Formats: sequence, structure tokens, C-alpha cells
Amino acid sequence: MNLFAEIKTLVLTSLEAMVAEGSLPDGLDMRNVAVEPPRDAAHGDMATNAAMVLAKAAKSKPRDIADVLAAKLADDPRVAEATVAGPGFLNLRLAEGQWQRIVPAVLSAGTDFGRSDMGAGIKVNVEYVSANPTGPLHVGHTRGAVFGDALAGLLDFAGYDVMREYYINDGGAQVDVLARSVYLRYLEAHGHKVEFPEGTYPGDYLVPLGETLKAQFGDSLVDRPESEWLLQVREFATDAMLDLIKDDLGALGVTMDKWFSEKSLYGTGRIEGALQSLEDKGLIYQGTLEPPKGKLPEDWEAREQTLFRSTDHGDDVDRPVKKSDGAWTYFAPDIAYHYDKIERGFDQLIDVFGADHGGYVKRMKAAVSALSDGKVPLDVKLCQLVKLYKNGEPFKMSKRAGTFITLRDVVDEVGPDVTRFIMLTRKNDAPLDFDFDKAMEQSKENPVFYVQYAHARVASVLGKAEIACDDAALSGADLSKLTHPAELALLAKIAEWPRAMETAARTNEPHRIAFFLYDLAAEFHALWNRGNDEPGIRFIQEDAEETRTRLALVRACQLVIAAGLGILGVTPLNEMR
RNA sequence: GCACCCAUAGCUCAGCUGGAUAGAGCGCUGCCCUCCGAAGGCAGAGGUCUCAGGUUCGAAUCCUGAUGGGUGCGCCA
Repeated sequence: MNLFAEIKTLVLTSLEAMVAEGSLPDGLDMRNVAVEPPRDAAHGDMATNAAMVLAKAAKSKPRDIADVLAAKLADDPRVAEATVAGPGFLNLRLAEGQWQRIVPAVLSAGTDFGRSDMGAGIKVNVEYVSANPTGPLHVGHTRGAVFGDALAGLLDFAGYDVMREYYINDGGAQVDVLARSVYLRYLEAHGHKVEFPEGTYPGDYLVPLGETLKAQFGDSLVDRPESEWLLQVREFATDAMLDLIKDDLGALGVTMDKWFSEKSLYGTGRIEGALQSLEDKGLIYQGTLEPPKGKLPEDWEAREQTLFRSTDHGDDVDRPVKKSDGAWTYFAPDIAYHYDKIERGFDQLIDVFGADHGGYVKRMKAAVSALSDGKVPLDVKLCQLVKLYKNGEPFKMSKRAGTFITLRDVVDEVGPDVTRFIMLTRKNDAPLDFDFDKAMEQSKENPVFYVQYAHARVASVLGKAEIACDDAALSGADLSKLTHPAELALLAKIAEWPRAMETAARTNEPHRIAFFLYDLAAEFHALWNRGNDEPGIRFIQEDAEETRTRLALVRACQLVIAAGLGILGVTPLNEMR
């Protein structure tokens, strides 16, 4: 149940009635009509901008429309009062008992309350993390992983058909570098003294791989030319790295539906096929790019290359799909991969990238636009950097000094739930400060704690009550007793959940869920504490019926918190410690 | 040089795709435990929403320009 949506429907039907009787012209665009919570509670329960939005097209004054609409709305039993205010705002006060209806709706739906059919089963592919399988995931990947996973959960809750996908960059030169690095560790395992030249990965995490390789191959690969061992070492190494990545993601609670290998595109004609599709549209040509203005690469020389005419689809310059030696650029398999997603029938694509990939957004959108003839929208979400702090001091990362922080380090330190929530306390395109000490702090300053604390407090009260307080029993409560402003404020916040969730889903911004939960928790804590001064609104009362009423309210609040945390992939706590 | 992102209270940040007197946390001031968890709550002070134009009934939000910061810019993915 969505009270805001109900009243919006009422507003729309009232407007249609006005059209029918001639007080409004036909064919008005109603899409911008909104029913929202008012900024100031003194204005009433809900407000609509209908009169102001329609005034221009209807060629009348906002207040004139508002007066007629107000009269119509006030006829509905759910509306107690409709008043025109300011430039033409219509403030609605709901009839007694309207907000209260939300409680039994929550109690019967449980943590599914707020689920929406907004997505209408639209097939969405969310690609995230997609790190090279050359080493452990670091903090930046962690943010992308949490963001992508929460976004996927959000869209699922909003009624979309979601696929969570990881693109394994195992086709490029960097996996050869990995193979060589592991080979060096393998030699080391045989007692050779090795050095790690420029262009290899010296990280300790490859030491065990060298050992394992030794166990598998003995000394059969020692002193052999690269051509004899590269392929098998590469496969061994990427498999091992992938297992590591899967383990790390698992520790964070991230499970992918599909792992898509870049390598699987090679040698199968799939890259050629995707590019052929572009060529058929006349978007591939041989040409020479202008050198970039400003700082010119030292070894710049004009070369003719195979180019994709991405400028036809909104890009700034055309992009090469083949290197000068004839090999594919990294962009070519990317095109093929997105072509594959389109062919798998997704209606919408979402890519989650690090902010350092911002330069690829336009060309990727151009490719998807071209390949799908503009039918499949691609939304690219960029995640900004994460800055680590310890005791309020910036935490410098250095591979050499061994202070390189991995996803696993973070999860081991603060746990997956705290990691996930903190990562969502900023908009994706804003930099994020992650303070290890603050993350574990039990105070209001820590939003994870604050929200969990509200959930735990409800659990505590429910445990303390001496009446039956399962959801079925609670849904029989007499809710007309909920009349205190603080109670109504909490009710209104709970009622806002479906709306808040849909806004978050529409904008692909899961951080809004985290902020909503914080606000909801704040309303709850305020109500709780008001009980100190006003014993009459404490949750546990002498009278069993009074108690049941209050417990129904706070249980509904708890369920919404649990639902929101569920979307974010955070486990609600029943007890703080 | 070009593209994208960002600029909101002393600090860190929200702001529901254009709405009413711009919100929260921290910090600051003053209150509230005989009371379901004070790990909290209430109240107050604090703003030319970087600047300048424009669009309109109405702009922190949209457009143009400027300033300041971030990220990128063929043969790395």
C-alpha cells in the first residue's frame, strides 16, 4: 500500500472530472503532477503541485484551478481538509485514521512491504566490479561492489528483473603480465633468486601461487621458454585470482548471477560479429585521428586505424577499435560484450565503473546506442574514490610498505554489514571518507549504528512486552489510539517508504535508501525518548490493548528498517553489543 | 586545449529530476535519566546554496559564461 500513490490517483481522477465538466481543457500533460510530503508538517499531511503545474497549459491562474480541485478532493472521505496556500499549493489534511492504515499493511506484508511493480518485469543488467583478475580487490572495488549490489537489490525490490554480472577482463596483455609474475614466484619456489622487473606484479599474494604451481608441475617448467608455459600458467593464474575475487566478494555478501569472460569472445567470431553489425550501419571506417590538443604524447604520429564513428551517437571523437598492429583495442571486446548483453534481451543496461573510467562513458553509450538502434538505454554510474582514515588521520596506502588495503582487509576489520552501509552513506559520484574507528563507533555519529540501534530497540521492547506480539496478534490492534504528533510523524515516515524506495530506484541511487533509513530511525528514537516526558505514549502500558497498539506501530517501523537494510544487503540486528 | 563529475552552515554531507521559511550529523550554547536501552532526546545560534547573466508564476535544482577542485584524453584495460 502506498498512501501517496492513492492520493495521487485521487488527484488525477479529480482533474479528469474537471476536464469532463469543462473547468479544465482536454489534453493536459499530467506527468508532472506530484503528491508529496510537505516540507513543513504544519502545512498538513500531503501537498500537491497540480494547480501550478497545469496553470500555464490550462491558461488559468493556479489559485483558480486549486480552488475547484480543493473542493473536489475534500469530497473524498479520505481527505479531511484541502486548502490552497502560497502560489497555488494544495495542502491536504487526511481524515483521521488514514495514516494508521499503513500499520496493518506493513504487518501483513512484512519485509516485502513497499515492493513495487514499477519495474514491470523489465530486464535490467547490472554490471559491476569487473576488476582484472590479476590481484585481490582493493577498497575502490569494494565501493563499486557494494554500490552495484545494492542497486541490483533495489531494482529487484522495485519490480525489475535483475541480472548481476561481472565482466572478467582476462583477454588483454595484463593477464600475460600476471602469468609472468606467477612464473617468477614459481622459480622462486624452486629456490631461484628472482627479481621483479618493471611491468610485473611483485605482490606477495602471488607467492602461494608459485608454490601451488610447483606442486602441480614440479620442475617441468623451469628453464623453459615462455612460449611453452605461458598459456597454462596464465590459465592457472587467472583461475586462481578469480577464485580469490569470488571469495572476497562472498565475504562481502556479493554473489553474481553471471561471470562473463572477455577471453570467451576471442576466436569465436563474436567480436567480429559485433563490429560487423556496426559496419552494416556504416559506422566503421578507416581513418586518422587528430592528435589530442594540449599535452601531446611524445611518440605521437598520425596513423590510419579502424575507427568506430561514435560521434554519430553523441561521442566527441571517433574511437579506434584496432591497434596499429592490427590487434583489437580493449574497446572492441567491450563492444562485443555489450552487444552480447543486448542480444540476450536486456531492456536496460547499467555499468558501474570507477571514476577513473569516466572518459569511457560516452563511447560506451555510443556503442550501445548504435548496436541497439537507440532502443536499449545504458546508464553508467561512476563511483568516486574512497579515502581511508584511521583515528581521523588519513591512511596512506602503499604497495611497497605493505599498507595496501584490500576488500578483505576492510571486511575483516569491520564486517560486511558495516562496510556495506558506510559505503552507501555518500552519493556514488561524491568522494567517500571511510574511517575505520568511526565505522565501529557506537554513537549517533555512526549511521550504521544509529539505524541498527533503532531496529534492536524494537526487538528489545517486543521481548519485554508481556502480551502476544506476533504480527498476526499485532495487526488486530486498535490503531485509532495513535494520535500523538510524534506517533503520527513516525507513521507518516513509514508511509513514505514505498515512495522513497521508488525514487531511489528511478534514479539508480541506492544511497537514498540509507538516508531514508537514518531519517526513519531518527523519528523512532524521537518517539522513544518522548516517552520519558510523556509516559502516556510509552510503548509498554498497563493496559494490554494500549500496549498492542504501540507495539504494532514500532513493529511496523522495525519491518521497514529490515526491508531497507535488506535491499542494501545489511543484516538487521536484534541486539547491539 | 577538450570532455565528464563536483562546488550548499565553521567541518563532513543530504536535498525526493522546478516548488512554500534550504535540511541532517559533528562542533558550539542551554536543557532532559525515580522513566520501555541517555549507545539517546529537546531547544538555540550558525546560509548572498562559489560568482555573473538567462529561462518562468517560482531556480540550490534547468541553460550560458566565469572561477576553483577532481578524473580522463590513439597503439593500457
